[in-house]
Formats: sequence, structure tokens, C-alpha cells
Amino acid sequence: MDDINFFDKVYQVARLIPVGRVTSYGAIASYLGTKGSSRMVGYAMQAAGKVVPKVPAHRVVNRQGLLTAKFHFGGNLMAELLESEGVQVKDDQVQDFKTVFWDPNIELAL
DNA sequence: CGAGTGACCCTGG
DNA sequence: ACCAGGGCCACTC
Repeated sequence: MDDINFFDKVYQVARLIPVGRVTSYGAIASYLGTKGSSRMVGYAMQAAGKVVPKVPAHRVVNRQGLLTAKFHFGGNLMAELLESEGVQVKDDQVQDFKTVFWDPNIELAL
């Protein structure tokens, strides 16, 4: 359980997401080099809630900017957290997604 | 060891 | 342009 693996990598990148910004599963997967494992990124988030330090999974959304993880958080907790950080969310959808979008391949480039 | 699952993405019609 | 389906990798039982 304490061993490092693909999951930890996802958690690290997710924790690097600045406040007020959001990223997509595919972006993280691509940054890790496993673009095909985009699904695994989301799967890792499922365990993120039980990992420490707590991972801001609420800052991770799908390619459309839709709060898919919201169903797992329970209620609109995810949207509340994002709005609390300055991210505008409407109808479980991130507004100006391309503006608040934080791509590790670009921000963490090099 | 084998099979199933998953908070996705891409391609085809 | 829209809707639908399949595929991919890693982890768990």
C-alpha cells in the first residue's frame, strides 16, 4: 500500500495543480506517458480520497470540463470546492474550461 | 493465475 | 455536424 506506482504519479501531478485551475485525465495520463490509461487516472482518483496527503481530485475533470467525479464525491461538493477556489462551475460543468485548464505537459514541460 | 472493473478518450458511420 | 461503439492500461478479487 505504501509502494509507489502509477497511482502515486497521478496523485503527485494532481497535487501540483494550482488553485483555481483544473486538468483532465488524458492530460495527466499523457504526461505520465500512458495516454491509453486515461481511464486508470480516474480510477486512481477513486483511491485518492484514502491517500495522504489528500489529493485535490475535485480539480481533475474530464476532457469536456464536466465534473464526472462529482458522482463519487457525493452531491455538489466538488462544484462547491472548485467555486470556493475561484473556478466558475455551472451545471456540473467548468466555465472557461480552456482558461482554467492546467496542462502538465505545458506547465510542467521540460 | 485468470477475469473484471473503471471519475476516459478516440475513431467510425 | 451528430450519435454510437470499441479500446486501452493498471489495479483488485
